[in-house]
Amino acid sequence: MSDSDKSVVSRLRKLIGEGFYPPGERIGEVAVAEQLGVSRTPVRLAFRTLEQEGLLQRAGKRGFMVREFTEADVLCAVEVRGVLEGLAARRLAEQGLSPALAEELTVWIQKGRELLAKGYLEERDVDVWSELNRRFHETIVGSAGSPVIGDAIARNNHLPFAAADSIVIDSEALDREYRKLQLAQTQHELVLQALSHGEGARAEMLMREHAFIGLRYGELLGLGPGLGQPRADD
Amino acid sequence: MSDSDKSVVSRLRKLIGEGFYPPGERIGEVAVAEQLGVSRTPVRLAFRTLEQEGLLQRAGKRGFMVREFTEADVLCAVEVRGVLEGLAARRLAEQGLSPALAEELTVWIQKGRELLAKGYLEERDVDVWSELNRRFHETIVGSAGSPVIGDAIARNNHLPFAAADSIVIDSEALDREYRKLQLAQTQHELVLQALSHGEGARAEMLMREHAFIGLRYGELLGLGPGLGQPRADD
DNA sequence: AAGCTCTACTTTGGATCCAAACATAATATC
DNA sequence: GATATTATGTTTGGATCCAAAGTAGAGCTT
Repeated sequence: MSDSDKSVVSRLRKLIGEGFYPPGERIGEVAVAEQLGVSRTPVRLAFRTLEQEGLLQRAGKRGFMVREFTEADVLCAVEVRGVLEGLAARRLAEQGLSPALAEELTVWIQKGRELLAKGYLEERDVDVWSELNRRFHETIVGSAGSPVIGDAIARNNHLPFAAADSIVIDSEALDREYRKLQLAQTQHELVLQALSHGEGARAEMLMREHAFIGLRYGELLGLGPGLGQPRADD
Repeated sequence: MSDSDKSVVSRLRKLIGEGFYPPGERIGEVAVAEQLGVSRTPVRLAFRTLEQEGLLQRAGKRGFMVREFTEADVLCAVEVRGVLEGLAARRLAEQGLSPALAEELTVWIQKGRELLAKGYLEERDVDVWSELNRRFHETIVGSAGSPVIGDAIARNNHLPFAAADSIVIDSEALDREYRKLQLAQTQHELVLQALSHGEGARAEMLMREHAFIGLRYGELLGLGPGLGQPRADD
């Protein structure tokens, strides 16, 4: 994929995510091409990719429309990630956690501990957490014995809000987010514990529950509605 | 997607599945275009679709290569389908099975009963089973409250052997396949039972186990190796 | 006036052309 | 003789052209 091709897909993803192209509305190739300053060719290619990612869908006989996502869809996407990461964790527990892998996971756990040790959250901590969280999840999914699970998760993550690193939602209320990250950290540690002991079912369930942290734990901690803002990165 | 565009994706899928383009080998646009008798444009579009489906992957900086699947990948893809269909079943059980839906599922169960009632299997029964099996699964997945799960399963099903309707593998040994379908039928009935009673966890686990029927039950029934032949349909 | 049909316009799909990037091979220089 | 640089060839990506299919609108007919 050339740089600009990748860029077209990425920019379109962003624009769609931001609601620039309204959900349910038809999206034309020429309009997008002019908007992005490229010819129709890379747009046509990008549309195929975005169709497979689930952000676009066929509009009748001709062309595409922006897919609309309900709150139920978002919840479902989070659950899908939960069961898939749960599957990865269970397989990992069943095949036995190698010392090297335990080491690797402990690194990210330790980084999490250090991050939270000072008792509060700073602005720049958000990125650090996002990174270590991503690596922790990636390590588990990537070690499940086949790239198939990771692929399924990657495709699912294209849906808005579904990705694991969309946890931190409000950098204005870092004190309240702190408690959420504490919970996430504890869950990470419990997962590692279960993995180390070969407790497949427990690891699976912990991982499943962990998926909900960006969604349902807000209510619990008084952080407002369950759905946050879209993550800034892409 | 135009007819011929769809046809290019479909034909390429078939050719890749049949091993015409060897796994791990680079696949060029011009070569495929000439092979299929079209210009490069539809091939380029198809490559993007197949990349997202996971059948092709980027080969370094330039072009694509046919992805190779190990036995572990196939097993994993089956497990992925299992957890996803399990998720759908659990959600369905938790939200309560509507009378209309129970009716719908009963139709396919009943058709399965009728198919197996005569005590043996005929050649033409294979298609009938394939159809009712597909409808049974589709109905459950499609009623899970969000198309997200179905999409994830659909994407997963593009991988060879992963689809639910790749159960019937040997139309030469119909007498042995009969026992397998009997088991599948029983599992269908148990799933419906669990769904009707709102037994979410049980429905989920039954559905998960059911996913293995095309893979692991062969050994059990003395049907030879766990992996069958690719399904003929597309 | 309503419905049907024909036409004109819009939009997408396929083919081709051109440019750019990567790879390979050959030649020149150290 | 080996290495580096250049030149050529191969392949992909982007733009444009043309054709086909769909849609909408207007005009004609009943």
